Amino acid sequence: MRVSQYLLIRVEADLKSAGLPPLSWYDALLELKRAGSKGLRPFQLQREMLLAQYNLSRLVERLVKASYVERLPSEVDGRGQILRITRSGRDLLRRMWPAYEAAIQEHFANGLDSRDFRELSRLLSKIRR
Amino acid sequence: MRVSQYLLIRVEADLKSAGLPPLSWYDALLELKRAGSKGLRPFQLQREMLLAQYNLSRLVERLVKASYVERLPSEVDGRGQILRITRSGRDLLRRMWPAYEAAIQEHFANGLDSRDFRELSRLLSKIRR
DNA sequence: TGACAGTCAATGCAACTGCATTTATATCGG
DNA sequence: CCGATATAAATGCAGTTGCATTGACTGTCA
Repeated sequence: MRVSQYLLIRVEADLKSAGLPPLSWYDALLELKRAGSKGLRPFQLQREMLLAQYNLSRLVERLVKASYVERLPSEVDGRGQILRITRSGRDLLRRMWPAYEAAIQEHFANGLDSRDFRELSRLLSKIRR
Repeated sequence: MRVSQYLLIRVEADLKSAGLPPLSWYDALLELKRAGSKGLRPFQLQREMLLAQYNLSRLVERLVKASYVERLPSEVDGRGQILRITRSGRDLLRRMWPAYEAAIQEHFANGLDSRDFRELSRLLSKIRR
């Protein structure tokens, strides 16, 4: 827990000092980019991101307001909506990645070799089954 | 990051459903218990816990208000104070541990063997150098 | 000594999160 | 088809966190 907290603090600080939004924006936009033109329903995004329902709702609200994401009504479910990344959302991803990558390299990857990565990944995935 | 977030959510939920305070209270009290009768200065506790200064200040405020911690003026530094766990603070630690232990067992330890623990610990400590 | 820079801790305000509930729609059993 | 139950998403309110600043004191150095 301490290590992950440390990493999060470092990465968030690096993003902020580069004038970029928080990591959660990157996370959400990345999922939406991967979903492509079909977009994602909020509840799908929620499960990917391990966010509480109301937190996702508000994160989306901010992303929409900043016009990185657009909301479309769902054709198949009157309660629901479809979230789709916009052109400027994709642009934000591109602008954030260099800072994010550098932070990962500096704070996380530095000192681990590729065998370590595989082993760490294996162990962590044993925890969440 | 996802795994640690998942663990945190689970453990916090288990504590809450047992009617217990959040993990950060446990963490702080445990550090103070370890410090013994000499107590700790807030800035020392802050560094142990990786909390921002203002967050520690407010966490302590709550712990004092709930009388799990007492504040004493520092003899050697007029700006500072000494934090000491109270009897009921120690009691809270004892009451929280069974739920915390069970949560660790269920969500984290389950499925890892002792070789895994050593290896995971080795890898994580390589990250924070 | 006494200006000045540095450190310890608290705090006002804005943003975010947690909790409970609400609104709207869907699904299911009879 | 209807009522009951379930799911999707939003929201009011209280509590917490982030940010910037402040107040109080310490240590340094001319």
